[in-house]
Amino acid sequence: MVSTGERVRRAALRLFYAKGFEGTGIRKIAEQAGISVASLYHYVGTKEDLLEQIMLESMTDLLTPAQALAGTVSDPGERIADLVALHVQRHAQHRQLCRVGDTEIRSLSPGRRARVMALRDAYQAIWEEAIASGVEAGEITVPDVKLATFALLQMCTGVAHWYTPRGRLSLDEISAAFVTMARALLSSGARQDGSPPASGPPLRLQAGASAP
Amino acid sequence: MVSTGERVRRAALRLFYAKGFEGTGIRKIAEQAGISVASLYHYVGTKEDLLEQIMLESMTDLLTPAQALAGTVSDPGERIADLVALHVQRHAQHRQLCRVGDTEIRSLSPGRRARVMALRDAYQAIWEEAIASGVEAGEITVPDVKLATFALLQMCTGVAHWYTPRGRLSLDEISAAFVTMARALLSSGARQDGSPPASGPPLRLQAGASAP
Amino acid sequence: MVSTGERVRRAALRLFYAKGFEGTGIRKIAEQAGISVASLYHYVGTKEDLLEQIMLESMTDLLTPAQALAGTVSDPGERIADLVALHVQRHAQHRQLCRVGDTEIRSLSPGRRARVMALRDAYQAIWEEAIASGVEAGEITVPDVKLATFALLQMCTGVAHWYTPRGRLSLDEISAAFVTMARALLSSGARQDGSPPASGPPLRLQAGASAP
Amino acid sequence: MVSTGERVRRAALRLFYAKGFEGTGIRKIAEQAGISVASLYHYVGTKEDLLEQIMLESMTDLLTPAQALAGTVSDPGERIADLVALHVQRHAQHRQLCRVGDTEIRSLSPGRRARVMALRDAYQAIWEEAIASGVEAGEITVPDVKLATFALLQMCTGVAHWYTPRGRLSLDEISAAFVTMARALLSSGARQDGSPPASGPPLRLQAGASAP
DNA sequence: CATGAATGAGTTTTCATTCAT
DNA sequence: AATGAATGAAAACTCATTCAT
Repeated sequence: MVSTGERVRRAALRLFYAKGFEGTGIRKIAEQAGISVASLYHYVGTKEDLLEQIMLESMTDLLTPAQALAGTVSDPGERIADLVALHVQRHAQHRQLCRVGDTEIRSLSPGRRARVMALRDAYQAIWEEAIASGVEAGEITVPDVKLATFALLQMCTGVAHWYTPRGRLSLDEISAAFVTMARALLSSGARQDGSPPASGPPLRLQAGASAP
Repeated sequence: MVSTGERVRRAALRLFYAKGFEGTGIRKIAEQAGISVASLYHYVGTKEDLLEQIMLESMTDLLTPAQALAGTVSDPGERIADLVALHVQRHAQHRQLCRVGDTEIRSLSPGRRARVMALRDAYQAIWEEAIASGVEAGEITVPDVKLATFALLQMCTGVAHWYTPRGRLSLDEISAAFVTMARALLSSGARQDGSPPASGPPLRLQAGASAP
Repeated sequence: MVSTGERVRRAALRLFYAKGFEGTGIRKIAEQAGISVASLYHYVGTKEDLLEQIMLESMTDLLTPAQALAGTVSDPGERIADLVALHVQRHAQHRQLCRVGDTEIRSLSPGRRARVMALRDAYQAIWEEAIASGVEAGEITVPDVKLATFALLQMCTGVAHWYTPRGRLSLDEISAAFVTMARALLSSGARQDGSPPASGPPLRLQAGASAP
Repeated sequence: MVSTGERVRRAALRLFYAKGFEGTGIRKIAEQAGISVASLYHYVGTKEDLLEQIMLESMTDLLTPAQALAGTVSDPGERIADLVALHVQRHAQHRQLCRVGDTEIRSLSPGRRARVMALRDAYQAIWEEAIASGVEAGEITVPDVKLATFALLQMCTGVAHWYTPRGRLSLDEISAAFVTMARALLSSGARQDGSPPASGPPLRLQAGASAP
């Protein structure tokens, strides 16, 4: 059914997820794809090509629906709720792809890394903009827009760490719960010292480490 | 001033943080510690020993103050707020140690992994218990105790990804903001379907993947 | 003419014979086989695999004709004489294989060692049975069956230590001489204290040290 | 009780016996002697010094009583019987020393090897001379003096491979049995082709491989 | 006497990749 | 399309030995 190239991609994803990019050898990939090592190079360039392709897919599959959503749902509160649901559901249903996407950026060489980070930043910007709009509209109150963005993203990303389809709660329940928690968080009020919620210059992040 | 052994440990930590355990060679560690590869083995057993030692320290340095705190602060809401502040501050001030501790478990062999996970589980249990107590006391309302624990932990862990001492906000500001957001999240109310907040059997997690 | 794999095997045998297994590096093996070290691993699993393969061949090439012989020659005296001739000739003509087979067992890990020792024990059993039968038939008289077996085997094994095709005596002469000496030894009479030749429980040998 | 130096020597002997010279590390020797690696070098020069010392002792302890014996027992048959008893008893009671002495010559560098081989050759010469004298006196008949010497030596050397003090037979019984078998072998008669027993030029042995 | 510290050269094995067939 | 053969470079780790203290 599945093409050989696709079998290779899946084997690589499975292994990158389980052992990490550096911890995975191409021999193991070839073995799990059921072909010889030499044949593997018919379908893929280098090991890093494989990773980049996976990373790009990971980011795109998140960014595209997020963009669609951002262009459709006008109410900021609704928009961020939908983003949470989307993020949670993808991270639950595509654990491997999402975690590799979140984790293995450091293994990419600068050029490729930049390409992937551009997508990630675009994705993050959608979240941040939604929150910022909500704050402007008075619908959302948080101590700091950027901080809330990071907190929310990270919190939802965690789902990929522990979700299993056979758990106590259904994915719909989990998703709903995260939306509820996110909504509460986004009504946490301004900074306790009374200063207005910031939307100013970003936190200066360490290189290559924008919150996944 | 610093002992050679300590220099080795620090070099290893720095590199594991930057490149990951699998991506780090002992040659680089030795080089950064300013000794020969052979000398390195005078201070360290194996590369994995080095990792385990770091991981145990990472977990212990979090667990010990958390336990102290749990034994001291009786009010659940206060307790979880203090846990949040502790977690955020450590993850900001010991980025490297914390991120390696959160990330590299998969590189440990089963026996060592078990030892580290025991500490991690104990730490998580403290959080969960605080939240569960708050729910019982009516002080906290969340859709699900376990879910809230994971969400909160993950959200605070993220700080290690982006914090830098030269950022726009001071660590105290960040810490306070996270406490605020956490408090809001913990008042998010019960599940939307009206069912009581669960404290029942845990989510069945995938093996070795309890939320960091 | 010879396949690369075979060249590797021969180089290994030559070196194990000359320097011992522990004294031989894979670099030297690769060098003598005319390939790179990495290529060597295309043909061989580990260095120990190479040794085991050689050891098994060594034992099999002795055991198989011995079994054939045991099933054919019914007269015990004749049978043991044929065994002596076989043993001497193989140890002369395949010095390297035989000596490595006799010497390097200790370098095998337990599992592999057991496999090789099973063959060796089977071979020894053929000798012992031949002698025991001869004693029963009154054709052979020795102080002790087991002792005579060990003595005879060891005496013939020694040929591999000194035989050279350019020596004073031809292999046929040597072989005949050993048969003569063996026959004499097997008529040495019972124990001097008059007790009957033993065929009872074996000498308790030290572990892993049955006479080669 | 035992001096440190002696403890080192014994540890080395035990390990050389069990794993061979090449298979033994000085760290293991130091460890088994209960001192540090650096301290070991206070008592011993190099690892090879240790081996040579052991080898020389091994040969001397055999050669000295053999020489005494050769100067005392005039009857060739008696002399060879006593040599057999001596060889068997030493190889049983000093298994480790004897086997290392027989096995590890190849690990010595040329100069040291020559020194050890000189002793070994002297020892062998005593055997050969005893047999040759017996042949001249008509007391002994063998197909070939040299061959008989090698066969006899090798047969007795084997005792070190399997002897254990807790075996079925006492050392005295074993020794007596070997004397019996040796005597029989030494009456095996001349070569079957009727040619006179040789005492001529030696077999041309391969380098460094005179029968142990 | 004794040893912790140090190391250059060595060990076996695996790496990602290429290429002729 | 597929692969057996090949490899230089690197992996983690051990070696026997020296030396300042």
